[in-house]
Amino acid sequence: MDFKSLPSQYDHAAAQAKWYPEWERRGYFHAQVGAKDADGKLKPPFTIVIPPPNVTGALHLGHALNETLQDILIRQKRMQGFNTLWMPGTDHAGIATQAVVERRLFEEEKKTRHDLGREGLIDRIWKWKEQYEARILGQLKQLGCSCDWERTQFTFNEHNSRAVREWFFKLFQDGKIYRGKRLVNWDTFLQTAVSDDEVFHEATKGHFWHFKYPVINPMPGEPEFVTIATTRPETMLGDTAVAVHPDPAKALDRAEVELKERLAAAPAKERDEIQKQIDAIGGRRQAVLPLLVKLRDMAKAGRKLMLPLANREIPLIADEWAKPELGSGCVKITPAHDANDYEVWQRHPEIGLTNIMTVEGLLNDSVPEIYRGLKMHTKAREAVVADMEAAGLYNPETDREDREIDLAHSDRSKTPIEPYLADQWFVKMDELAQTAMDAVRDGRVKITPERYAKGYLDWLGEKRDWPIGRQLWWGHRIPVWMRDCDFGQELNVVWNELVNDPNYRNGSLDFYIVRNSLHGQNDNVRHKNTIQVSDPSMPYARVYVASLSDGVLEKYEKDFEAELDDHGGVARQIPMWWRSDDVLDTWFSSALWPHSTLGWPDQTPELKTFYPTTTLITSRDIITLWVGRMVLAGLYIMGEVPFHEVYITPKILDGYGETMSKSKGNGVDPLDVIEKFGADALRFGLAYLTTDTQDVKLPVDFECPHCGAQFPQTKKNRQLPRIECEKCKQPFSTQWAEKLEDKALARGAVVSERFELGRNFCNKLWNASRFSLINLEGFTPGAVADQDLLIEDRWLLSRLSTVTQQVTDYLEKYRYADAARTLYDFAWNEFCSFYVEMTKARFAHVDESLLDSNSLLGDTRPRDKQVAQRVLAHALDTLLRLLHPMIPFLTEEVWQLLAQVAPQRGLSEPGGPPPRSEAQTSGSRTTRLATSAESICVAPWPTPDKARQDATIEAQFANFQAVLGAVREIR
RNA sequence: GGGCGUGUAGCUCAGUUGGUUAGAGCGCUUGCUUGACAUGCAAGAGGUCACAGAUUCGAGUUCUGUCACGCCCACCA
Repeated sequence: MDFKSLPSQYDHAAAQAKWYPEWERRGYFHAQVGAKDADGKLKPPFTIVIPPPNVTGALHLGHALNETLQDILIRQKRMQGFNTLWMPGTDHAGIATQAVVERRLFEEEKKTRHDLGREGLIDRIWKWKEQYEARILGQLKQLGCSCDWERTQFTFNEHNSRAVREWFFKLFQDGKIYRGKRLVNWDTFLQTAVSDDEVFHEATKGHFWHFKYPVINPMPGEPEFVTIATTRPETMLGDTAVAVHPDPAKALDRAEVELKERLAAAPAKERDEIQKQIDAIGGRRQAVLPLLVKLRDMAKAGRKLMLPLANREIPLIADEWAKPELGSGCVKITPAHDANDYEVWQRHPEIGLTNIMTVEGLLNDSVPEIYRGLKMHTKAREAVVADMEAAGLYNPETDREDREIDLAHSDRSKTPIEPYLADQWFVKMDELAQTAMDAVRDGRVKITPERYAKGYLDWLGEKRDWPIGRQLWWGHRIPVWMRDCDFGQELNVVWNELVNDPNYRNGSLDFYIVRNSLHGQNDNVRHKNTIQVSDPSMPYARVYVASLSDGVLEKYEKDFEAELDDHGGVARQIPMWWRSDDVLDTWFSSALWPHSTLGWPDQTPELKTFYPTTTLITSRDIITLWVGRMVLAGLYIMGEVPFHEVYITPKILDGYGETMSKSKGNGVDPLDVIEKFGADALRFGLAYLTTDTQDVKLPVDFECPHCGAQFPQTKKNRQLPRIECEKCKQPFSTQWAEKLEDKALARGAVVSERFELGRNFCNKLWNASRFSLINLEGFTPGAVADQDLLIEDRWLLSRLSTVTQQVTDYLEKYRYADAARTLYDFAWNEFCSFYVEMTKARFAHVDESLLDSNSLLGDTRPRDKQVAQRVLAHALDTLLRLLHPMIPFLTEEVWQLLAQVAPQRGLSEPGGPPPRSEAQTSGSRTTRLATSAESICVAPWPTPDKARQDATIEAQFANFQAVLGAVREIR
């Protein structure tokens, strides 16, 4: 081939189109169980499971960063001879996906999910999923990711559904799952509970209302009213008590002590504020304390208050939740609509609890008729405030303060959250969380950078039970059937016979039954042996059947009922089984990802070979939600951690320092970047900015496809499907284009200097390669004796060895930026600017007579072209291999070209034979030359050539630019 | 309120265990169509390393405090 005809610019599109399909076709990415190396030894496994991207939308640069870092590791390890498996897949992302599809449905067709019904909506979501999954996987391929596509997984496919079921069943069986009433964050728009993580707080203007509740039959000397304060007046209809501190004097003292401690430690600017609070406590001793003491005594005496508007008697109770230093010192207790009040109720169950809200967020039938159907935080609030005023228990002039309130909103629907008491499924976290904490503490799981371990441990340390039910349609439906029954007192009998009867177990424990009292606050799902009727006078119970497969219940239903009948305890009131409508939290399935993708619950060869996986590379915001849960699930199910190391990537922020997200619309589509700069440039640029601590701001510009003008992406334009160029005023389309008319427009690229760095570097490499190829004409393979090397050869080989060592070490420690920068500097400044320049003296292009007169050049006189060719081929070869994980396409393209002119290359190998080598005799000593692998993907990772490392030469040449300058001057 | 992180050139960022004159890329200025590369080459301007104090022969780097910004968690009757 005539290398001179190679274009002077690297054609990234051509290389990508050519090599990716070829790699796939040759099966380089497919991990075989039991793969062996050339010597017949079993290759050690190296496994990464991809953090499955949500099918809510396309990937943005944040993902691209994450995937690139994984691919760099995988490619390097593949070259190092590991049996590498990179497991790809996507996440169904329950609530997020459903919310996106529902929103779209409403925007485009003005329909809600109820118009479509469960089946209809799920059908729509599947279509959405197919579309975006394809797009995501396509993006990954464009990026060059060497995933094992034959194993592509989806958290909601048939296999994973089975795994989820198995996992649920196991937890259920072990008594780790229970059903309880809990206050949840209720999204009244989506009508589902959302987890704390799906809630964001927004400061809004609100008020602080002071209401008076009348004391019933006050005795002489007692107050006629108790004053309470609230930011949510409408909840008073659900009050079941008013609390006062059991020892207000002591509580005040303690508050004062705490404030004084804080004062001592506080920075100067906060001191005034704290001092004021301390002074206020002193004032309260005079003004409020006597009243609180009196109220406390009244509480102890069992006195009652009249709850206005509802006209219910509610008790005055003593509870530490009431803070004497705040407000009036008394607090209303609304157990069903406030988390703290709920806890008060748990300490004082006798006060009862009243849920006043419907799932739509309206007042329900437990409130007086005139309030029913009013929206909680709007109409109901107005009505309550107005009526309290009318009742003379509230004066808008004196009893209302303005106040900023951090109002909780649902991240998905952007509507205010209502705390709501609902039946929920929970996983008991105490022991599970502990195992996951231990694994990190004792180093079985190592988190890098280390500081992220703290958040992980703190979060798990709270051991808060995990609410796993979501009132959604898109997701793994909870495999539990329920029925309310009346067992009389024979429950134990029924129970034992049932579980011991092989008919119901179908040879294995196919379904599992638990129950507990309908009347307890929690229906604890317990292990069979601990079941008991806690209150014999209340023999009703709800029976829960968890089943591994849908058919079981139907199959045995009749037998089961007959059996129950025989024991005298059949569901007389509600003779129906019903299945839980809830689906599981999406993290419940993601928690299984490392082993479910490898085949669990089946004991597959893959599971044996590749579990535990090696490394997890993910972003920091899911350390707790995902990483922690994978660890505990892995330990629980597999008895072993799911991965040994976790690397937390930096975050890519936009020009404003905000994280990229779909909802903000500031995500950059990697395909835009790839199209313009190439995947190699994108990958290198991303690796280059992956430093240990620092998040990275990436201001991006739009580039007009018509006139080439660039102007910044802003908050205003970043979500538009079409944009008008600021210069030529012509419109172009963006990644958000969906309408045909928009899509028809030319697509405006998104550009950033970061990618220019990568692109320029690639081009530099391409041209250095071009130079090498051109000058390797007439190359003959062969060993090079040390004495034949010129000083610059020795210097380059030394540097090459040093750089090889450094890059290998850096990648081992996830120091991608250091690896990238080392290679960048070496390739550009040392290889290109210096060594390549120096070899010109030995190739034919330079007038030798000029060089002869140059004393500085010394040994570098153009006397040995052959040695130069061999060193050059070897150095380029090594450099390509070092760069391949970051720059896969270009390196492959050059590798193949290099093989044409120098199929066998390498100097002698003092360090022993590399893989895929062959013996060759040269002179008196036997040396080995490396033969190039058929693809750089499977070429061996370079090893440092310690024998050729020479610190003295490197130091001498550290100032090589001065030398180069001198050479030029002489010429 | 608790925790973590970050302030270095116009912009985006490096700067290991303290040690010559604080670096890179982009941008800017000046000059180069020489045979790998104008996506390049050469030269140049540009920094009170957020601020204050301490330790030290010596501080961008260590310590204390202050200010600013970002993120996470908790809470706010």
